[in-house]
Amino acid sequence: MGAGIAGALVGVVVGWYDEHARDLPWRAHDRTPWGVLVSEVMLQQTPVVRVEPAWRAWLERWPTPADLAAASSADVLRAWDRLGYPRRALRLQECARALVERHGGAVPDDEAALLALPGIGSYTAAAVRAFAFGRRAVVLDTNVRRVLARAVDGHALPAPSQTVAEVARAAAVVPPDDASAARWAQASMELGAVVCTARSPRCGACPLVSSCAWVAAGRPGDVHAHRRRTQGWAGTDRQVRGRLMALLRDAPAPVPEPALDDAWPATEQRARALAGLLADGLARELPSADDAPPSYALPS
DNA sequence: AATACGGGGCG
DNA sequence: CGCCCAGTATT
Repeated sequence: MGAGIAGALVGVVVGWYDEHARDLPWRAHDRTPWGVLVSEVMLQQTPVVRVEPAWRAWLERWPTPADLAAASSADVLRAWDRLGYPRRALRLQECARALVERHGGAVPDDEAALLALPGIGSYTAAAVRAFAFGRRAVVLDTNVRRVLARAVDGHALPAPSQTVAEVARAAAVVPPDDASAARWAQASMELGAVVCTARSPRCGACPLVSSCAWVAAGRPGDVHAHRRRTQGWAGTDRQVRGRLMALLRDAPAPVPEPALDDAWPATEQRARALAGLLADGLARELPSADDAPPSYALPS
């Protein structure tokens, strides 16, 4: 793919974005880098529609890293509610504390400094750089991966796992200057999120339809379909952990062990899930009187 | 390179 | 009921 092709791709997608961008609160003019960072962590595997109200409440309650750093973990986990993967909430608070300790309570715009923060991986570090600071970054999420897989490679979906070569190819598409790179990041993600979707892409509304390699090939099926695995849910340890977490979240006081026992019938699996929560710092065991069963609560 | 890790909603 | 969602940390 030559620079000309990449340039045309970027121009078309950015032009489309200028007309069709969703009005999301973390894109508002008065957004802060902290607000952007919070949105990105919440959006790690949680859809926009569920993040939006949680993000508003979160930023109203903890408008700065220092505010979140000073909160109790129990409050943080309750505010996280059912966004899923509650370890993210704990890491976000650890991140806030690291920002206070290492960066004077501010979000850094340096790639290495961002990557060193808890819960911030390569995607989120790049997203914060681009969206909060307007800096050049290779923002490669599931949406951008899919857009490039289709438009450039002619594949229905990207490979199950991201490869070094794929990152290099994505980097080659990113314009050299900060402002254009940041706009491409925003625009390519948006296109994947609202038009070039995984399930039923709206090719009729896509600005790339006339140049898309996948459309040109007749929209062939997913070549990786045979080796994609489905992460189970019903009856898994993760469902049990979720049950126990919901109990602890919603309880006004420490929950006695017998109450947890009622949450899941399989003793061994329940014990394994509880041990996992304790190990992850999502729950704590309270001291109890002799001969009394222990109680459990969210961490303080 | 694989796995664990929530929870909900849609086709 | 399988699949997908602005991924990260660990093995």
